[in-house]
Amino acid sequence: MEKRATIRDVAERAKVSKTTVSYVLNDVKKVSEDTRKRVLEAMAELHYEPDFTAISLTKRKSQLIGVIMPLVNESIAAVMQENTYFNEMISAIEKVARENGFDILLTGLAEPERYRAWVQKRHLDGLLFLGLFPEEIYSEMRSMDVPAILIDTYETHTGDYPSVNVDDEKGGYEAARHLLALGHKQTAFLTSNRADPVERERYKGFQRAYKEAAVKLPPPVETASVHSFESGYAAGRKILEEERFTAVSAGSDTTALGIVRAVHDAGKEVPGDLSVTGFDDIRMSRYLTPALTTVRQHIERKGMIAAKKLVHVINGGQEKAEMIDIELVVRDSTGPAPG
Amino acid sequence: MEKRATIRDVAERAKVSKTTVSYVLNDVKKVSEDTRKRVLEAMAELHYEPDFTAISLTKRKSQLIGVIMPLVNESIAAVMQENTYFNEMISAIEKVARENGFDILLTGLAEPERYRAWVQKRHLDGLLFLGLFPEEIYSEMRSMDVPAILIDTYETHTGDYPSVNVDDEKGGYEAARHLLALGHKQTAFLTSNRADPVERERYKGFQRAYKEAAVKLPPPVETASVHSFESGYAAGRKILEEERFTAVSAGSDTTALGIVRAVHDAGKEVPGDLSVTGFDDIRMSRYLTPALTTVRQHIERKGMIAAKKLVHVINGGQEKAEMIDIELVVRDSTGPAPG
DNA sequence: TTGTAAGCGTTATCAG
DNA sequence: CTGATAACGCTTACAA
Repeated sequence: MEKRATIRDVAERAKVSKTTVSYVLNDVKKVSEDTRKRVLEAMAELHYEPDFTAISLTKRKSQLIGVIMPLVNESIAAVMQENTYFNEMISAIEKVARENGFDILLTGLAEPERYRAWVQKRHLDGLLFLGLFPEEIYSEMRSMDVPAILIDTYETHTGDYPSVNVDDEKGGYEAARHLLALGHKQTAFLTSNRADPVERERYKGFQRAYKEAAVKLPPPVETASVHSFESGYAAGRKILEEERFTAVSAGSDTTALGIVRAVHDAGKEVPGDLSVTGFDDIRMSRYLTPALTTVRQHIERKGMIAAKKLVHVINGGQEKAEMIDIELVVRDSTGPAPG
Repeated sequence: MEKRATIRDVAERAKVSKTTVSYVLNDVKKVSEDTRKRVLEAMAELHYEPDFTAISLTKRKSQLIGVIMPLVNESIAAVMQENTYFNEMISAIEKVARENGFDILLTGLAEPERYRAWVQKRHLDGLLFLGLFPEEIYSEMRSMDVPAILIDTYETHTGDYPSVNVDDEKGGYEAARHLLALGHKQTAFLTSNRADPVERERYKGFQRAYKEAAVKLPPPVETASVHSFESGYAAGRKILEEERFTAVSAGSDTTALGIVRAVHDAGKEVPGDLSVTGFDDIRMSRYLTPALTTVRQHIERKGMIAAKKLVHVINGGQEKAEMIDIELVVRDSTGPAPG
């Protein structure tokens, strides 16, 4: 194994000092066109590649972006395996990162104090938070002066980091309007945590639509999680048992899938016996049978926008919050209310 | 922002030299129990965390594992978004990596020469290849002496790196036997690339089963990709048009999903008009309607085994290839041949 | 325009 | 058992 070339090798070959090489590397100061060319040649001949690790040590920059995911059972595996929303998000982030010379590091961290350690250990240049985390984490990060962009969070909770999210209130509103137009009055709104701002906004939209239509909205139905198939399945069974609802609005497409399955397992039909709306519009949703009526989040776009903002802030720019448009996508899992 | 503590701060506080601190940090040499305790205390008080970047520079170890993914259109996004197989894989890898103090770096690289640069730039400790890549990449990596484990590849192609894969031949065989038992003689075996060893093995198994049953197997049906929904959909249409087949065997669950959808869009039924088998058993497959009959790859287990092997090799161990068992999972997308 | 030398936080070599 | 001191590969005042 030929030893890899260092800046020193390049310098010797080009008969200049390491400093000069560094200058042309960083496009800094004025290097005579002549030496510059010599250096460039030497670099090419030696297949020289700068060592990020060394650069990281001096510049305190790593070209590394940390992506922080929600954690289930000490691992990000559960959430990544269940809900492809996160995968679509991550792949979009990775794309923008790569285009800008960054690599991404995935993690889900349990204790807040580990965040500081992680950022320091790796000299992380910036952070992308997927979802809402305990407030102390944001203030920790602030105190370290590390840039961050928050995805799917409302700013009131975030210690002032810019957020990229979606108009959840509108999403809830549109879903409800659609269901109302189909004649559904007894609609179950699934919720796992009424304190979560995302869920709350969606519910607000839901209420607004029902109010406008002067229809009384039944109380929300509690569920363990809005991200898992299992909790959707359980909620589906519960809803069928109550024999009261003609429609249900889920917090994610994954949950909606669970509901659909529960309906089938009970020998009933979607949308014949129960209309179902999802949320997210993950890739899969258009492929299913019945294809899911859902609220499209533009996941990929959201991820790309957030990543671009982060890169911009890392490079010294300013960014502010952005809310991405959202829209209802009507497909086959919703139909007219029976009767 | 309080400046972070370095090894020097710890040394001063404990009234020892940096060297000594380093010793206790690395559990090396014999440090008197007394000083050791003092150092530990100082570390705790200062919330000291060793700087991976600096360590990486001296030790040429980064605690970083590179995960190399197949690339579509210069980006890993396409494959991550379409086929959740990769996500389940990655999350399993991430879990093992974290447990062993490693972070993972995702990439898909276009030109082989970039691999060397990437490994060097980041001082990567090891590599995990997902799928088959051009041979020159493996020899490049060999020449750099970087440990690697290959997933879903057969060793003949890999320049001797240990591989972790699945008994594809058996998978094809089991799927074919199941279909034969249901009376399907006209079965379409979908293939995108007859040179790919994975596809070839599966087809071999398929042939074996048909031979044993003394049934003539129709020639395979070509498709653009065995990983995308779209190509499954297209293949589904083609197969229906031919009006010859009563069953089809897809190369992934994602493709199978596309086929199912094509059947529905044609006003027909699965499995009534066409039986469909998938491959992989991704999470989603058990949730669908009809739930997919498929060959289970134990994706998570495969990922964990590969990651563990890699960690072992990185730590100086030896590893050899391993083939993981595979099994047919019969669900609702297959049924008796009509007539 | 180019070079010298110190420094980033850590480990490794070699003395004491 | 402990400590100087020189690396690791690169950047950055400061000189020349």
